[in-house]
Amino acid sequence: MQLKKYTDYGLRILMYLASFDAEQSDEKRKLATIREICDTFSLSANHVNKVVHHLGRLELIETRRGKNGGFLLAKRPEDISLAFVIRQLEGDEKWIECENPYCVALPACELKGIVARGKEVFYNYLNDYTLKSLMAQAPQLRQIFSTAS
Amino acid sequence: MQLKKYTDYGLRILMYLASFDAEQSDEKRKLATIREICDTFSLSANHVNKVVHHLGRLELIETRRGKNGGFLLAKRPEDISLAFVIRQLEGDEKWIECENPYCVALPACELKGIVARGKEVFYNYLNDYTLKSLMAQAPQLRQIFSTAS
DNA sequence: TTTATACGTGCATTATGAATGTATGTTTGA
DNA sequence: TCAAACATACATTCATAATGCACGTATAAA
Repeated sequence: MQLKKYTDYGLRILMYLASFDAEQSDEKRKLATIREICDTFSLSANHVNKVVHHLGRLELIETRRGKNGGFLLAKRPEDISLAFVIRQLEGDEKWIECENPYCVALPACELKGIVARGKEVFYNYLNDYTLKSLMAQAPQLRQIFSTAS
Repeated sequence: MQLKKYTDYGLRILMYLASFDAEQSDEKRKLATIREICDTFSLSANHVNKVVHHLGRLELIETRRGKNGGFLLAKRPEDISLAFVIRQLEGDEKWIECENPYCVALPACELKGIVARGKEVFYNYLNDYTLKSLMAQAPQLRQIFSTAS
């Protein structure tokens, strides 16, 4: 019972992007690259590659191919819900499986409903938080990211 | 992000025990055996063995060795909290790891706290449920268990 | 007191899926 | 045209859940 590193990496990437999501106009805004993220967090380029791609498909970031390409936040941090990000990156599977292996009690079992509602309670709690919530200590984060190799 | 089958099996075992936790005195009460559980749910004896042992250590069931041995609930179903059972069987690890691989943002990151509180929100929700909650359809369960090979 | 039947325990093996790696394609600005 | 960046498919490694096996220990009944 743990979030995947994949999800964790996704959140780190978003935090990195939010850390220099300053007042600049879209045209001047710095783009981040996968290489940069990998250097900062000491992660594998290939894995980050996939997460970035996924974030792009979710339209949380805008990716640009080609020379001088990269990616940036596609929305304001306060408009990026942690519940959405985690649910999407994590996948939305059931937290308990009654059919593998099949459980004879299934037709009369209350457990699946209780656990499913528990999952929703968790995501509902997360609904109160956004990427902005993760940036409460933005100045420190900026400093950390700028000095990390 | 899913409960372990180990946890699932533990809950199934408790439901099985609760299903014939009738009005009999302790002396007369039927004991369940691992074999019986395995036959009913089509599970591996070794795995069930370990879960039963764990439930015994948690003092949720009382196990009896030797001929005519077996095990039975050590508490009333309404006194067995699902939050407790799931937390114990599942293990109480953090839902997100900041140190493996180490995240440079750690000192200034809000995420760990948010997720940790989310986990507690989940278990707090589960606090409202007990083994008895799982037995709402007890008559059907009794019938299922008695006819399952 | 012997035996059969339970659970107890440690270790080995297998299966699954996350995590990571390799290779190549595609886009785009200089 | 080239180099830099993301896109995509597939292969491989690794962690650990899941399962299997062997043997130990306790206990009731023959």
